[in-house]
Amino acid sequence: MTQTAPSILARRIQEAGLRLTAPRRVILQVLDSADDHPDVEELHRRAQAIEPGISIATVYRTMNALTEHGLIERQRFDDGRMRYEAVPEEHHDHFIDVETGEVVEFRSDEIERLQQDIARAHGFEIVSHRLDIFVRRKR
Amino acid sequence: MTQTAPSILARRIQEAGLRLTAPRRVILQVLDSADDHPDVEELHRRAQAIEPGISIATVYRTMNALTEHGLIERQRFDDGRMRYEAVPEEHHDHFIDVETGEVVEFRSDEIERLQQDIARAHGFEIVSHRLDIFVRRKR
DNA sequence: TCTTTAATGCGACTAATTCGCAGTTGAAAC
DNA sequence: GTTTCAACTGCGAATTAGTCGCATTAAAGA
Repeated sequence: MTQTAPSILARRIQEAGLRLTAPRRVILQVLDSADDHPDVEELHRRAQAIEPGISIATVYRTMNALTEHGLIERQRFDDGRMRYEAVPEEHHDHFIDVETGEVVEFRSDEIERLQQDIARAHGFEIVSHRLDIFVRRKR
Repeated sequence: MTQTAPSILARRIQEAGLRLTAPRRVILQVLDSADDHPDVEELHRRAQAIEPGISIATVYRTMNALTEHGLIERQRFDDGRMRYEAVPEEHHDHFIDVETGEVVEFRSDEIERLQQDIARAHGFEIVSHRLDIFVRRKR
């Protein structure tokens, strides 16, 4: 039987006390090989391509479980759909190309620091934040 | 007849070639006196309080028209609902109190400038951006 | 192998928003 | 002031993204 290379997430899902089922194995494989920010419909499409019969409800439930256990990160971009990405080593923000929809990650320690300063000045402590910069490629 | 003070938006809506109808007059009045970030349901509730019978579909359509003509600004917060605010004189970002849901506006020229620098370094030009900082009040 | 209970697929449901349509009404033209 | 007509309205039905209940299946520990 052609056994696919075990997903990096596979062990983490079991460590989290979740069951490693057949549909999940497929979804994890999809997530592992994704380097973009797919929405549920796209994940479902990719999972179906590997193994037809996987229900979209299962994709939703699996993504919720992964999110709740901190194994994946969920974002809602302005189109209103939930999108997912691997939990980043380090926090980052996003450039979103308004023409192509492409998402590029970046990080600025200086911006992070400024946010801390401003929040402190307002008497707040930061829980999290999110910066999306909508851009167009210069030419 | 008790005629309310004409909305600031009322003239702008006509300049934009849109009709100033009775339901719109009410909605504009609500918008003028709002200093928060209401969603459509809330706008509808407030409009109903002034003039019952206004349909929520009309609120949706009016807000879309206003947004398309740049008379109001629309944002989708993480709960998935659309929220609205007057077009700001100057761009600002948001603190969102995770405990109360309160939204506080702020602005940092330094952050704005840094964003420009980083975008330029990536070969992008900025179309717009959005920064939400989720906070908790320090005590 | 047995048992327990989480996970699955299905279809029905919900919430936010849009749309089709027939009737109404601003406001420009008479 | 009246006429005209497309823009606007209210209604309810449709759409979209996501959730849920339920009967069934299947991980995985004993």
